Amino acid sequence: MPYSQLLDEEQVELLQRNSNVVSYNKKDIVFRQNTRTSHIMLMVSGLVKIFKEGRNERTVLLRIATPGEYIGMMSVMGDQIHQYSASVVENADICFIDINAYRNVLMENGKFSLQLMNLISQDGLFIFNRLMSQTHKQLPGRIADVLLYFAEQIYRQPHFDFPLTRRELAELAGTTKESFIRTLTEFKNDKIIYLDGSRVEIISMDIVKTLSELG
Amino acid sequence: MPYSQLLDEEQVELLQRNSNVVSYNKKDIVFRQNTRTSHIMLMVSGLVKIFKEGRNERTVLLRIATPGEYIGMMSVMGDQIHQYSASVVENADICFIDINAYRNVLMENGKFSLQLMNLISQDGLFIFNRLMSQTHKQLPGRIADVLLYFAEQIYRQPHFDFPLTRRELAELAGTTKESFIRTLTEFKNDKIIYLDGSRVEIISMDIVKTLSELG
DNA sequence: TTATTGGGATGATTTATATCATCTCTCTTT
DNA sequence: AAAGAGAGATGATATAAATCATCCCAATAA
Repeated sequence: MPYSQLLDEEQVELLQRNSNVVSYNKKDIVFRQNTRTSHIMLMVSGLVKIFKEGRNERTVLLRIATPGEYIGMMSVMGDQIHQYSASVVENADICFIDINAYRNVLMENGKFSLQLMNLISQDGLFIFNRLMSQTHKQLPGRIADVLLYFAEQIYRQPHFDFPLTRRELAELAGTTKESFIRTLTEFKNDKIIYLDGSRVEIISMDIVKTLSELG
Repeated sequence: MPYSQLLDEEQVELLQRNSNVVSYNKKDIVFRQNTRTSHIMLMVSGLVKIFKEGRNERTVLLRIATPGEYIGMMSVMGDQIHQYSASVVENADICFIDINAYRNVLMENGKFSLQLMNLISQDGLFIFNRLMSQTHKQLPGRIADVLLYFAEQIYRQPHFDFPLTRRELAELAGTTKESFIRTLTEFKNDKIIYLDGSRVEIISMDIVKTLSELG
């Protein structure tokens, strides 16, 4: 269980005594927005999507959480109300840690505490940049961002299978299913990417990056 | 100097020895994005705008910092590179605190550390919500959000003077100067607000809130 | 004083993208 | 096997908001 290098044995043991791992299947909901936070959640395996559900039916996909990442941490440390929902994209094991045990460790281990603060900040800046992309780039730039997100952050290679439907990908890009499909097809026609169903191969990484930068 | 209730005398003294207050005039730049962070910055008085400058000349105004708030904290605790810029809207005094002294206090005071974590999280959630507003509401909703922001967060009363130009207000609403003016004029014509130059009085708070909620 | 610059305001025009409407195909479900 | 249901795809149309073009006015500079 990779908690942190900064914990001593006693602290690791304390957390372990107060943790348990839960297995989830694809499409399971892990938590819903507007519910109270109950535990610290740490991804052990699988993929989970973090999203905001709008009252007027518009949902926004914020990020895909991968193993080793916390989910819902900002809400746990913020106002204790989940600000977004999480559901499973690929069968996942999630480690639930008791909040009080965790807080006790934070209180007595300053370095661990600073590390977490760094993590929360990075997380905030990341979501911040994603939303900036959605707000202030136009479609090709946003689609390019989605491609780069999978290629660089999630799979760390230029070819991969989308783990999401076109609708979900559109939610990630801040657009509609139709517009997403259209733009992706253009990329395909322009030979920027190879595309077959959910299979993607980025042919010209340079162009994708340029599109992302130009917005 | 209101650091925190959670610090003991020694810690307050340590921070005081490592702080100094700097006065700024309107339009002064406090820090520029992409520069390295140097100090913890705490607003003592005045108003400062926090904004992201886009390479393609599109700037986004994220928030207005008021006395008692930290500025740039997420970047300091994140990757040590300012992710946005700050400039003065109304003459401001800002307390600069040495990062190392501050970190030392964080390390030895768990409660203070947790408090800051809470603050950073709240800050993240706030910016997150503001950007969500910009991305997924249409103009009237976004303009309503700007009105509510000043009325509720900044001035805490339904009548106030805009401290920003129309252009800046548009950047806060994620739109253009022209569209901002037009929509605000409509609000005026519809008797939702009273408007004269920078003077604003929200006549029907209910309608403004409804507009914000409907998006 | 007369230019010049920048903010505020409005109308006309353009455009990016959402919305609407189909159609096909593949899975489920019954 | 038939009938939905949902995903992907594509064309036609609508529309919100950006862009462009002025104009006025006040403040600042020459």
